[in-house]
Amino acid sequence: MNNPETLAAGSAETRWLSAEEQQLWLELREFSNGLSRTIDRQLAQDACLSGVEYAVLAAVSEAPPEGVRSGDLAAILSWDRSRVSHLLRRMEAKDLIGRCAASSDGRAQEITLTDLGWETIRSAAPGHVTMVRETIFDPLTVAQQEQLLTAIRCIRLAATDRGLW
Amino acid sequence: MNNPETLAAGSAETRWLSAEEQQLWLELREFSNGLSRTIDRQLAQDACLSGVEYAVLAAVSEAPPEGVRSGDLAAILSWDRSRVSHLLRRMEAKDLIGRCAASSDGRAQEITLTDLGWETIRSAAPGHVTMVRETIFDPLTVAQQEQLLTAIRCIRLAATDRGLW
DNA sequence: CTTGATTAGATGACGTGTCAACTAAAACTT
DNA sequence: AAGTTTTAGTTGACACGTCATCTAATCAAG
Repeated sequence: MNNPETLAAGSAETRWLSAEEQQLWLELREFSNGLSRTIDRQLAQDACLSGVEYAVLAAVSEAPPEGVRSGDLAAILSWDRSRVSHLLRRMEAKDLIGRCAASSDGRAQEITLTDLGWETIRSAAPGHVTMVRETIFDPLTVAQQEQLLTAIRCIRLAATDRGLW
Repeated sequence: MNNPETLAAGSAETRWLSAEEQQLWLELREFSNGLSRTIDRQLAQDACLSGVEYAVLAAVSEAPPEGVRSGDLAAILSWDRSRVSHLLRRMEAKDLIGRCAASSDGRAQEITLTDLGWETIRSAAPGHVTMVRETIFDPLTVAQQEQLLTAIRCIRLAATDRGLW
């Protein structure tokens, strides 16, 4: 991938990746891919829930009892508005969340957990947290955890500064 | 998320995440999400190409001239067989790749790049590599890059050892 | 040689994410 | 107050990933 030998006919100014850099880049992409797939599988098996559904249930469960607005949910999760909207529609159909018009703003929706939603996340959370701990934290020393956090923060900060991400 | 206060009614054995751990976990998920979104956007804008299409073009471009078999491609990319199959169908419709029956095995397909495929990845590669470098490598010191690689390898090794991932 | 198991790959259904376009309610402007 | 602009949220089209299922070719016993 990104091989200058076959691809770089004359674009001398491009700073191609070294062998070590390619290793890190490959590892990062596989990590990114595999992480979400592992999460999804664990939740699907143990709780009949997708990773994104869990994320929404968890976010709403931490909101004040009157509910969260859909847009705030999008901000909390760093998701697109329409992504939230599509998912909420599906989750409402499964009776995991409820929506009612906000009193203060005629456009807004207040999202709350249904009884089934509460029951679902209560029973899913322990297994999910255990899986996260075993997958991410147990294999690393505390120092490594700190290094990882620092590195990722550097990357994300630089990206947001450039308006990307 | 994963809040013991509201969720842990009686499951005392679960090792919930500390505040620091929650930070790392949040950062990891946003990283994983944001990385692929940033890649996809850059490629869509500059080369009218999705991230997965680029990955396939790059992998096939490094294969021997007679082509790669679809299953080998899946192994190289660590992807599902059917994921590769679906994507190849779409890419063949766009005339980015070609497939012809393998001589040795009547079931197999030899995948090659079309002229348009070669042209596409040749013109897309410099911009893509530049974006990867600016996003991932420039914000980090070399020491940080090594720490990041080590940490991710630990996580992935532990996961594959447990049959996950 | 034939039967059963394995392998390569394709396919359909479904949930999902993204983009652009849309509706309707607020907020702002004059 | 009337018209304009923002804002909240929805919708439809499309690309994508996953799972289960399917077909056809190869391989392994017998």
